[in-house]
Amino acid sequence: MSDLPRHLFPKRLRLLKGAEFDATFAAKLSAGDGVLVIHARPNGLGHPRLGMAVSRKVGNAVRRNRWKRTLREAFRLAQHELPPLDFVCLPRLREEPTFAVVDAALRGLARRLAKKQAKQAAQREAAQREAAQREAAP
RNA sequence: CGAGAGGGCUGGGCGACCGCCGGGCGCUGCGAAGCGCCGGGAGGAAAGUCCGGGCGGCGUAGGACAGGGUGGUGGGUAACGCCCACCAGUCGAAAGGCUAGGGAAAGUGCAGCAGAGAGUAGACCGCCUAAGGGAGCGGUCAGUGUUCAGCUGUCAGCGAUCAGACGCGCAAGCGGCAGCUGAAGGCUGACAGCUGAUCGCUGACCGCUCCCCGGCAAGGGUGAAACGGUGCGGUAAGAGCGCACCAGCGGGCGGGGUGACUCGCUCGGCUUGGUAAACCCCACCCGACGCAAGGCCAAACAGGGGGCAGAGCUUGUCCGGCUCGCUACGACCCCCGGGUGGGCCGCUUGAGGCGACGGGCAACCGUCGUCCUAGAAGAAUGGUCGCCGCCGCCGCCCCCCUUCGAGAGAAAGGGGUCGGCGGAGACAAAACCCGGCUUACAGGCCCUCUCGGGGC
RNA sequence: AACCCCGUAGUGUAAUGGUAACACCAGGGAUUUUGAUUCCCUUAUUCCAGGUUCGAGUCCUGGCGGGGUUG
Repeated sequence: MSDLPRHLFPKRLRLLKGAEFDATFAAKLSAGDGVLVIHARPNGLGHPRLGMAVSRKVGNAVRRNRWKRTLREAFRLAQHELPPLDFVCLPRLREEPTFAVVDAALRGLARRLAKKQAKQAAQREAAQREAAQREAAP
C-alpha cells in the first residue's frame, strides 16, 4: 500500500520560466488534436513537467482559469504514465473543458509525442554517426 | 386577485477522498528542501478603469498664463462628477420617474428646406384709401356750346283782309285791287334774346370704382421656432395705440425659509425668441507621477561614439526658487553595445466588519462592546463522488373545499407526505488599499406605496 | 499599470450640425454575333444604448469590439 505512487503536484513539476517555455517551443516537437496542441521537449529529469499557454482568445478569465485547472488536474493524475518530457499545452477549443475530454487528449498526445521523440532521437543519432564516419574517413 | 411604482437582502448547503496557495506548530536535514498536524483561502459586481482619496518617494511643492474638470440650494464625507434632503422644471391618472439644472439686456457666432420675412425681421395673399398724385363713372352747381321746342323782338318774304290814294257819284255811297301806300294780325324763313329739354365741353363740389405712391400687421399660409393672450375702446384699416384682466419680465416693500426659492402688496416700461453637451463669461476645484511608486540585499558584465558649457529638478510657456557642473577621465542628455531579469520589504488592521445605545427627516455621525476575515507571481479555491435543497411530470396515500346524493360515495380543483423520472444552477474571479459610479447577471426571499375589481 | 487611436455599402476611403459621397467588387440591364471596353441601375440600423438640439455619421455620456504606445 505504501509503495503506491502518490499524485502530488509540487512546483518542480511545473514550467515556471520564460526560458523553459522558449526552449520547449524551439524543440520543434509537437502534436495536436481537436482539443489540445502540445509542444514537448526531453528534460532528462526522469519525470515530466507541465507548462500551459492559454490565450485570451479562449475566453474570459474564468474560462481560462478553468482550462488551466483542468489541465493541471489531468496532468497530476496521469503524471506517472507520462514520458519524462516538458509539455506545453495550448487549448484549441473555446468551450468550457471537461476533465474526461482533456484527460483523454493529454494521454493520447503524450503517447504520440513519446514515439515521435524516440524517432527524432534515433535520426539525430544516425546523423551524428554518419557525420562522425565522414569525418573519420579521409 | 390583477396591473403598476419604490427599496432592501441573497447569489445553493453539508460531507468524504485526492490535490493547490500561503500561515502557525512539530519532525528530518549542514543547507536547499521534504513530510505530518491544525486552522485560513475570490465577488456583489472581484469586471470596465469613469471619478475621488489614502499611501509612496520627488534637489520644495511659489506665482501668472495655458490646460482640464465641475455647475440649483443646503447638508454628509478623507474626498468626489458620489450620497441624502429640499427647491425649480418636466412626464405620468396616481404611487412615482427624469433633468450637465449658472449666465442668452458682456460680446461673437449658428438656424438647411419651406416661407413675404429667421432677429431691434418682413409684406405673398389679405385689410385700408385718411394724406399726396392720376384715370374713369355718376350727381349737383356754374360757365359755355350743339340740337329741338315754346315765347318775344327785329328783318325779309308771302297772300288774304281793311283803309288810303284812285275811278264813278251831288252826297250817302259804290266800284276796283293791276300797280302804289299804310295798318294790325296771320303764315313762312332768317337772326337775336329768354325759358325748358337734350347732347357735349370746361370748372368746382359730392359720391363711387380703379391705379400709383402709401398706411397696417388683425387674419390666411410656411416652419421646430414668426416679437404675449382675451375683451372693450380706437381707427381709413389696424396695431400695447389706449384701457381692464391674465401670463411673463424688471424694480421696491413686507411675510416665511440657513438657502435655492416661495407667498402677498405695489410700481414700471408695455414684452426684451432659441442655442453655451457653439465659442465664450462667471464661480469653485486640480503639483505632476504612480506599488513596475519606493526601499534593502544578492548575482553578472565591457565598454564605445556623439552633443554640449551648461544640464537638470514638477508634462506645456514665462518668471521666481533649488541642485549638480563650469575648460572637463567632467555633470547631464542622445545613440550603439554588454550583463542581469533572483530574493526580501512595501503587503494587508483598515476612512474595517458585526451588535447595542444615542443624535439626525435622511445620507451619516458619536460612544461602548466584540471579531480578525485571501495575499498569488507562467500567477493558488480544482477533481471524483454521496446526501439535501429548487422546478416540471407521473404514481400511492391523506387532508381541505365546491357540486351531486337520504346516505355510502362519486366528479372537478387545491394542498401535503412518500417514491420514480427528467431538468435548471446566472454573470463573473483578487494583483497596493479604500469610497463611489457604470456595466453584466439564472433563480429565490422580504418590506412599503398607488390604481382597479371582488368579498366580509 | 498608465495612456492613445479607430469603428460609415462586401472592401478601401469621404462628408462646415442640414439629401450619407467616391472608387473597386458583386448582382441586374443596355450596347456588341460573342467576349472585352463603355453606359445605366441596385446594395447602409453610419458598432450599440441613452442624451443635447428643430435636426446628430458629426456634439456629450455610458457600453461593445479592434489596433497601438511606454515601462
